[in-house]
Amino acid sequence: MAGRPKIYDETAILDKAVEVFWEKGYANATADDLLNAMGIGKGSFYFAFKGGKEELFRKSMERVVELNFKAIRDALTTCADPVQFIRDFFLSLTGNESPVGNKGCYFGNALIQVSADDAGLKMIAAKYLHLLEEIFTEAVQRGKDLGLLQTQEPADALGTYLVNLWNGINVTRRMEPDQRKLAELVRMNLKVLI
Amino acid sequence: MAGRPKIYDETAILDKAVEVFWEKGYANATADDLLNAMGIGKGSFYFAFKGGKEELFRKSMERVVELNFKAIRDALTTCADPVQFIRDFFLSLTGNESPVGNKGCYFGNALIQVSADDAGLKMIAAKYLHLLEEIFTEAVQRGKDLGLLQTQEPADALGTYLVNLWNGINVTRRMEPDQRKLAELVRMNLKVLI
DNA sequence: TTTATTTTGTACCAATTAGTAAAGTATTAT
DNA sequence: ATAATACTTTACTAATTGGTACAAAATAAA
Repeated sequence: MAGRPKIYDETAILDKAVEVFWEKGYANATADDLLNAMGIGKGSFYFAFKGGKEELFRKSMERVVELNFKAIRDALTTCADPVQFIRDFFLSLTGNESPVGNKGCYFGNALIQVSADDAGLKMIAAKYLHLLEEIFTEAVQRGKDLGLLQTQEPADALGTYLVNLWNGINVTRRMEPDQRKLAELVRMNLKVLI
Repeated sequence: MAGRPKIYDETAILDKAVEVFWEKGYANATADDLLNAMGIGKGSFYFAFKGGKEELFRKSMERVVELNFKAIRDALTTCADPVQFIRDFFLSLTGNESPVGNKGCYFGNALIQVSADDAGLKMIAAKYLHLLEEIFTEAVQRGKDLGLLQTQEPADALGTYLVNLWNGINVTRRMEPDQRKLAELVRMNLKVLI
């Protein structure tokens, strides 16, 4: 294992790239933007990410999954009331302290920002949104198993419902600054969880 | 009113621009893409649209409103059953014959694709989404007036609900190819219209 | 210390970008 | 006809794009 050591931390610069992509969008983020934020030179960058911007984005998506989805899934599978957790989660999206701010969903954004000839990236983004859907479905199923839900709707249909709500809110947030309206919107949607 | 006449039809080339923006997204649509599709030279383009790509997009949004929203609003204010119209409208989004295909909502896309320093465009896109919300609200109010709806939810809250459903579906469609799941999703959401 | 290996910095490049300049063309009004 | 106006064509530019080439540097193993 010889050779010159890296002078940067892989995950640290990935996190910086995530920030840039999330803030500016995939198409608008230039290589310069990314390199500046990451604080590494072109040589290092193209050495570490031979696939350039596309590979960087792919890895940044993995990072976002690892950083966000894993924690949510763990919380949902261990907490006492997964249904209330979901309610709180969606209500938190309507406030200033929203975990994603006004930047929307990393993967929903990708689906809409990535050009058609980068079909690979779109597929990956879709796959991760399906993972989120699955997480919701599991939580709902657990809620049913715990006797917290009486609804006759199947868990997976509710998972689809919730991921669609997630997708909607992340767009609607950008057109609707009135947080009370957003909260009311979420409350109305959460009536499916009975 | 002297001067050389235009060799093209203003609205015809706007329609072409709409096609390109819708297909490729605002950020990915280059001036060349647009000029080729519109079939005019750079000179003509920058003469007709002094503001360049940004002005073109602004006018293309107006065109989309005129071409789509006006018709929907008219239909909704004159048809016998506006509630059923809305149901059919949303269900139509889940099929192959969807009016927007997989290209999503022109304005929702804009909110996510336009870079932060084009704040003006984002505001306009948001404004038009609010117009759509208003159209839904009016339809719901009319449904109530006609005795077609018994729900206690206020019309404007339902308008917000429907525009959020619209926003969600247009993202979810891109991650979910299964049209039955989409249709089931819409059906579940339309239960608010009782 | 030498050598092999891995990483970095710098300089460069070809292509593409949005946009401009200006000369020329087609029309209407006088 | 001629002048004024409105539009088009072409050629150009300056900046930025993503990406490459390669020599230099930093380390581990021999």
